[in-house]
Amino acid sequence: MSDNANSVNIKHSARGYHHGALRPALIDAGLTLLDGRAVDDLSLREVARRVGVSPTAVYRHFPDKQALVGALCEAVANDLAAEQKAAHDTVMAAGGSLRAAFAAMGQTYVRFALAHPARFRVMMSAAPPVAPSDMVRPDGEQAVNRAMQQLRACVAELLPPDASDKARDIAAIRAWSLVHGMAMLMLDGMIPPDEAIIGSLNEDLDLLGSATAR
Amino acid sequence: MSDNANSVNIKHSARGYHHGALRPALIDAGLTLLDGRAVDDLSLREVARRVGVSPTAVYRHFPDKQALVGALCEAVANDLAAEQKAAHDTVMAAGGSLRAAFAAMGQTYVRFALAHPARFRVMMSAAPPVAPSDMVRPDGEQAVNRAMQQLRACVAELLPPDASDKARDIAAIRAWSLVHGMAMLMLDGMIPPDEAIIGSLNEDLDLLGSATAR
DNA sequence: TGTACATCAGTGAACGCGCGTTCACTGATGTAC
DNA sequence: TGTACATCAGTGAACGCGCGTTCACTGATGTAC
Repeated sequence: MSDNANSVNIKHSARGYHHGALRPALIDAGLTLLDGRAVDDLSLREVARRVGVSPTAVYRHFPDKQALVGALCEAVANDLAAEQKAAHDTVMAAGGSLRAAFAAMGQTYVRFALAHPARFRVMMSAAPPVAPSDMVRPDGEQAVNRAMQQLRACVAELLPPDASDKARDIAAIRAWSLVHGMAMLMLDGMIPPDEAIIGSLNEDLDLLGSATAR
Repeated sequence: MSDNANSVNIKHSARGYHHGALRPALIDAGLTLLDGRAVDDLSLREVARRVGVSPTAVYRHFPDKQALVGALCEAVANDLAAEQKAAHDTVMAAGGSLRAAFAAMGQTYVRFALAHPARFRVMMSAAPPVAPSDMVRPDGEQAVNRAMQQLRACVAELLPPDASDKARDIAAIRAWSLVHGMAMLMLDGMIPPDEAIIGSLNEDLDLLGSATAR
C-alpha cells in the first residue's frame, strides 16, 4: 500500500478512475509526498495535484483534510505493524529466542522511523496532543494501538505466567517508551542515527523483559 | 523567564520599550502562547499582537520567524534544565542517593513535557528533522544538548570509574530515550499520562544505570 | 545650556502566497421499463 | 434492444483567511560641538 507505485496514470476511462480507485491512489500519493516534506507541509491540494485530480475530487472520498490524514495514519500504522511482524517471524523461523524476536521488533520500529520520518510522525499524530483541559483519549485513532498489540502480546509472553495484568502493561509501556524515545531523538537530530545505538536495544529490551518479571 | 508574567503594559515611554525590553517580552509572549496552541499554529504576528506591537517590530530583534522560534527553544531548554537541576539538588540535599537524584531528573523531564506540551515540542524542533539526504546535524541548536549535559554528567557518575566513554554515552542515550519516549507517547495520547507510570521510571533508570556498569 | 544631527526602534499599508472549503456544474455509467 | 432517467465522481472558478515579509516612513533618544 505504501509501495512507491507510480499512482499517476491509473486512469482507465474518460470518466476518471475505476470505481473506488481514487481513494487508495490518494492515500498512496499522500504517503509518497510524506517522504520529503514535513507533516504540516502536506496539503490536500498537493495530494490531489500529484494524483492529477482537482482538489474538490478529494471531497468525494474524505469529508475533510483531517480524514485524509487519518487514513494516512492508519496506512502507516499497518505498514509498520507488517514490518514488525515480519521481523519477529523471521527471527523465530530461524530458531531464535522469543527475546531475540522481541528485540528485532524494537529495532525494526526505530529503523522504520528513520526510513520514513514524516510517515512515522503522521502516525503518531493520530491522537491529537492532549489538550490542557481534556486528557481523555478522543478514541477513533486506535489503528496505532492495534499495531501495538503485537508488542504487548510479545511482552506478555516474555513475562512469567503469574505476572499481573498491570505488570504486563507497565512492561510493554517501558519497552515502547525506550524504542520510541530513541526513534524520536534520532529524528529530531538530538542523537546520531547510528546503527550501533540501535543495536544496543538488544540488551535493553532483554533487561526490561527480565526486570519486570520479578 | 517563562514565568507567566503579564508581558503587556511594560511600556514606559511614548517611544515604546526601554532599550532591549522588547526581545524578552516577545519570547515571554511566545512561551505563553504555546500553552494552548500547537507549535505550528504559533505565528509571528500573533506573538507581536500579544505584546501589543506591530508585526514589523519583531524584525528589529530577530532576522526572521525561525530565529524567534529558536529563541523560544533555547528558553524552554533552559527552563527544563533548571527544573531538572532543582529536582536533582533537592534529592541530594535530603540525603538521597545519586540514583534517586537521577531518577528524579527523569521524572521531572516527563512532568515538564506534560505540563507544557507545546513548549516541549518546540524545544525538540530546534534541530530540524534529519533530511533524507543530509543526516549531519546543522549545529547551532545546541541549547538542548547543553541542557542534556547534566544528564550525561549524572549518568557518568553512576558508572564505575573504568567505564569507557562510549559506555557512558550509550548509558546516557538509553536513559534519555526511555524518558523521552514516555513523554512523547503521553503527549501523543498513546499511553495514559498516569503518575503511576512515571513512577515506574524509578526502577528503570536504576536498571539502566547498573546494567551498563557491567 | 542650546542647537544640529545621526541613530534606531517603532508604525502601518501593502505584497503575494497557498491554503481548505464551497458552489453550481457536467457528463459518463448503470438501471428500470 | 432502445429509451428515459437517477446516480455520482469528477470539474473549475471563487471565497476568505492569516500568514511571513518588504517598504518607506516617523519621531523620540542620545551625542557632538
